[in-house]
Amino acid sequence: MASTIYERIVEDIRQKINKGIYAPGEMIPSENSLCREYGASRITIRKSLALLAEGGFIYSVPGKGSFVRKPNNDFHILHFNEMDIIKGHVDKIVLLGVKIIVPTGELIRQLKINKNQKVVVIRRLFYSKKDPFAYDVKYLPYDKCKPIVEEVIQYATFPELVSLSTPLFSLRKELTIGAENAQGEEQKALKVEKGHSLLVVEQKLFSDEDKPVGWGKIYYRGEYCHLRAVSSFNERVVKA
Amino acid sequence: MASTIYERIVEDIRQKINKGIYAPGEMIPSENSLCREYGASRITIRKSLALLAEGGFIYSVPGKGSFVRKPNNDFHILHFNEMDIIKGHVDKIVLLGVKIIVPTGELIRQLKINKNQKVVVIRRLFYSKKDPFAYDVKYLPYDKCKPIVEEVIQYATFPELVSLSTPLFSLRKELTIGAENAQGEEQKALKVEKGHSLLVVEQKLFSDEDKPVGWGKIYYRGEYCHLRAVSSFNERVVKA
DNA sequence: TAGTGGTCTAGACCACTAG
DNA sequence: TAGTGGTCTAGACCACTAG
Repeated sequence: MASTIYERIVEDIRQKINKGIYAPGEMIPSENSLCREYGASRITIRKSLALLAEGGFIYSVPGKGSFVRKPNNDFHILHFNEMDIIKGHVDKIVLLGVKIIVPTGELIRQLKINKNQKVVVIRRLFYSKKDPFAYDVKYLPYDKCKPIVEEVIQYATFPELVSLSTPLFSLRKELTIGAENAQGEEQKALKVEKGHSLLVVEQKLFSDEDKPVGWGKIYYRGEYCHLRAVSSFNERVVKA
Repeated sequence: MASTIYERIVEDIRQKINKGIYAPGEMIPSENSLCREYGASRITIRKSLALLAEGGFIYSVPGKGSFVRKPNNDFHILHFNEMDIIKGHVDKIVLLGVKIIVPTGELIRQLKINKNQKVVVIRRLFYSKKDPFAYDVKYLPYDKCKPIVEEVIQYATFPELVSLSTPLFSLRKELTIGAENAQGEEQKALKVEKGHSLLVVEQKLFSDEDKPVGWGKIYYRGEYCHLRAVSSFNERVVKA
């Protein structure tokens, strides 16, 4: 049972939306009407409406009113972290190598750097028992002032690696998830036959000013790894 | 430039967090201190803090104070919709068939039904130009009262299919994303060689009471389809 | 006991909408 | 012009925390 006035109001309106009493696209009563209906102050009503808006149930249009949002079940929360995904069955991480290289065309494009900007390449292999099951390659613009400490690199997530130059709070990340048949360096590293199905997660990190600060791919043996996501609809209101 | 008082306060505190003036785990000044510091009322300060909390920057502990959250770059927003993903290059959807079957063991487990509960199976094939590139199978508990209209089924998303029995607002969805080598019915339907890498998205839908109301898998030819996700950190505050 | 965040009220002014 | 949501204020009481 909700213990506050605004929680009771949220629950009541949420149920009216669910039952279709307030239908998608339609206007719900004005704040002043709701004040009278629930015998609450406008601030309390507004607190309830703010929660409903956060939960994706309604939206407000100044000068007009609050409207029921059309349900959108497309949004999902994906919890991804190259260390976590394998939690429970990662036994060993091997740092295959750290190199400083002249950027390839692909790297110049991805990291938006010029030819003279050297790049750090980090290659790692994740093991479950004795089998390698994930091969990870990351590229970072090389900065002479930033020391490369192998012990740190070995166990770091991508955001942690770039955090030396960019505060974690302002980091933006883009993931691209796909499936590929194993070939080239990843096939050799993972010791799978050619064509083995791999789940590939490409990560691209941006600084506060939207400058790329890291790019990389991680290749998981398909049978070892799945990503899980849950629809985010009304997530927040349910929590409240 | 922020036009309201609370937006200016949010921006100021956000920068202090970014610069490390307010460090992760540490307490920020109390609401009353902030009232004095910014010359604003407590409600305005609280509005700012609420936005910062929504954005994941801080959290509050009653009786103690507000604290800077440790950065978490693991959360991502994934926009998934079996129709949208292929937007731009889907030319045809073929409804391969709609059948009513006695549930297999797997279906009994997934949908938490008993042996006597029949199940509707829907199979579709998505084409780009002349090539099939996605094979979709969905299972729904069969309900005699709900008519099966083929024209509706052909173009519906999974939530739309179950919306006949469950309001869309209360729907919860779980996705499991993986990579598999093509085999069996999906290999035949997609007309790819055996072992071809497929991106597989499993969808499971739950009603308000957490009862499974749909289960299915969609198999994408790896070279045709990628899922994109972006880190959700401070998404909301940036918008504001 | 002093201080903290959480809840709630009454009241004011604003820009905007729509008849 | 009447009504709407957005912003902001001053003030009150509460349960909880920590010395």
